[in-house]
Amino acid sequence: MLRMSTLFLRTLRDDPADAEVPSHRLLVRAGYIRRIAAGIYSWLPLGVITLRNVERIIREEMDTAGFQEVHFPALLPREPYEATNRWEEYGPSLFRLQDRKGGDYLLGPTHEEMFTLMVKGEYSSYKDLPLVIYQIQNKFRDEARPRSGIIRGREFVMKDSYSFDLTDEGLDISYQRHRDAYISTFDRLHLKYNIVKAVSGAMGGSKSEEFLAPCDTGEDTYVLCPKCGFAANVEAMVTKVAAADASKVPALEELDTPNTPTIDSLVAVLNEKFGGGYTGASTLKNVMLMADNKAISVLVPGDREVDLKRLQAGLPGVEELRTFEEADFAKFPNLVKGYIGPQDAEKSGITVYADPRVAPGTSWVTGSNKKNRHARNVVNGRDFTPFAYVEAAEIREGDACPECTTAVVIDRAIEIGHIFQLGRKYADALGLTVLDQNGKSQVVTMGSYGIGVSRAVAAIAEQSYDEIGLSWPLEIAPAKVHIVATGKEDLPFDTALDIGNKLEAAGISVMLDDRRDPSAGVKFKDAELIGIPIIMVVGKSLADGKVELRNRKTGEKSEVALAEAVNSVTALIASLS
RNA sequence: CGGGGCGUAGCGUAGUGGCUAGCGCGCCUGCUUUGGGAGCAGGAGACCGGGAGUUCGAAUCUCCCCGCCCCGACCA
Repeated sequence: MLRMSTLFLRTLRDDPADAEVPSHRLLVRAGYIRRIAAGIYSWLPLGVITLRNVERIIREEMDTAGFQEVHFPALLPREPYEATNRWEEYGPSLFRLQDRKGGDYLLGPTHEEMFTLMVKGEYSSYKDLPLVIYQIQNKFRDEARPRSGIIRGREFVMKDSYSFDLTDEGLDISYQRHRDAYISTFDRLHLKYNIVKAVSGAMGGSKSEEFLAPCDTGEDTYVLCPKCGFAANVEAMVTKVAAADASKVPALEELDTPNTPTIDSLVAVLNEKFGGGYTGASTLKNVMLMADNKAISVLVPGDREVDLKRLQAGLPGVEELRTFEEADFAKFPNLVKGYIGPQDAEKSGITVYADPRVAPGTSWVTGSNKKNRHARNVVNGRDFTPFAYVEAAEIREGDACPECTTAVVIDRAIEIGHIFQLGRKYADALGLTVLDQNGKSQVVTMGSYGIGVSRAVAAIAEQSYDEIGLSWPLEIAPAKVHIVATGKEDLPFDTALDIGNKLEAAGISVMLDDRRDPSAGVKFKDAELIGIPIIMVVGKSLADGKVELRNRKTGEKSEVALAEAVNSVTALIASLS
C-alpha cells in the first residue's frame, strides 16, 4: 500500500515554467518525473510504478506471443557499429565515449547489430528459425532538439524486438505476428491509435507501419481517410491521378508574360489575357533541386509546394537533397529563373521528375525558358516527357484517398510503435547465415519492431488528462484505488487503513492518503492531480456508516455502506476494465 | 544547426545602477482550524546560471561562456 504520509512525493501547485505539453506539465506537477537535463528525466516513485505497469503489460503481451526476452548493455563497443557503417552514419545523434585506454564506445541508440551478433553466436541452422527476441532497455540518442518532456528524450525506455527468418515468406509471418501482438498491447494500454503506412527510410527493407496515437501535441503528421480508414504517414501517402486525353489540346503556344516570375503574378496576367479561368493549379512549377550534387527538376502543380521529405522518400539512395541556391543557377546559364519549363530540360543536362498530379496527357501553363515568356497548352507526353514520376507535392487536407478517393483529413499524433521488415541488410553486414536443408549457407532475413515505453506513458497521459489533472486507465495507474481519509478524529484514518488492507488482500492496489495535517481540500486536489481512477473518501459520511466512491474520469460520486466498501470497489473495477 | 524567448530559495515570480534582494506556494515551531489548495504568530532557506569588465556602487550595464524552453531543420 502506498501511504502518502511517508510516500516520497511532493506535488506542485503551480505549473512548472519549462513544461508546455500537458503530459510533461502534469507528470512534473503530480510528482511522477523531474527534469535532470534537456531530454533527460528522473522517475519518482509514482512514475516508476506507472512506467513499470506499462512495461509489465508490454512484457506480458510479448511473452504471450512467444517472443523471448534478452538484455543487452547500453554501453557498447564501436566495432559492431563500424561493421554496419552506423558509427559514421548515425552522426552527431550517437553518444560516443572512450574508456581509459582510449577505446571507442557508444551508448546504444538501437540494437540491431547486437541482436544480429547474438543470434550469430548461438545459431547456425535453419531448424532454429524462426526466432523472435526482445528487450526492454534504455536507449540514448543525442537528439538535435529534445522536446515535450518524455515524448522525445535523449535517454528513453524502449522495447525493441527482432525477428529472424530464413525466407521472405517467413518474415511476412513474423511481421504479422508482431503486428497482432502490438494491437493487443496498445489495446491493453488503452491507447487510441492508428496503424499507418510508413516508408522504411534509411533502415532499408520493404514493409513498414507505424502505430500513431492521435493527439494535438504529437509531432508526427499523417493522413487519414474518414471513410475507408486508409492511414498513411505523409511520406507514404500516394497520389492517384488518371492519365488525361490530350488529343484535343491545341498546339503549344508561347506567350509574352513580362514581369511574371511568380505563380501569382503569372495567373493574374493569364486571366487578364484570356478572360479568367486560370488558377495556380493551371500552372506547372519547375522546382530546381540538388540531389547529391546532381541537378534535378521536379514538376508540381503551381499551387503546391514541394515537400522535400516526401520527395526524398521517393528517391532511394539520395542522401542530400536541397533546393537550388544562387551558385547552382550560375552553373546552369540556360535556366531563366522564374521562367523555367520542362520542354528542353534535357538539353541543359537536368533530369526531370514529375509529381503524379502532373499525369500523362495533362496540359499546363509553364515557363518557356526565355525571359518574360511562358507557354500554354504544354502537354505531358507531347511537349515534354518526365524521366520518372515521384511523389513530391505537399499533401493537403481534402486530397483524395488513394483507396476510395474520399477527401482525407490530416491529423497529428505521437509515434508509439514502429514495425518494419529490415530484410538482410544487417545479417549481410555482420555475416549472420544459417545452413539450409541442402547444407547451403543462407543469409537470414530480419524484422525490427519497437515500442517507446516511456513515450507510451506520455502518450497515455496526453490522451487521458483533463483540466484538473491526470486520469489513468486502471491497469496503468500507480494504484487502482486512492483512499482519502479526512477529519481530525482517528476513526476515519483507522477505517481507511482497514479498508485499504482488505482491498490489498483482495489483490487491489491502494494508495492511502493518511496525512493528518493537510485539509480535505488539499487531499482532494492531490488525488485529482495524481489521477488514480477510483477515489474513495472516508470522512464525513462515516457518521452514517458510509464511504464515498468517486470515478476520477467521469466525476460520478456514490455513497456505499462501509460493509460494502470492498465489494463496491470490486464491482466498480469490473465495470472499468 | 537557424530563428525567438528565458535563467533570482524546492516550485511560481517581483525587482532596468543606490539601504539588509521582495512576494506567493511549499518547508519548520506554536496556537486555532479540518469536505474543496485554512487563519494568526514566529522561523529556516538565495554567493540573483558562471566568468571577465565598466562603476564609488551591479541581480540590474557590456563582453564571453554555460544551461533551459518554444518554432523550424533533423529524428533507426
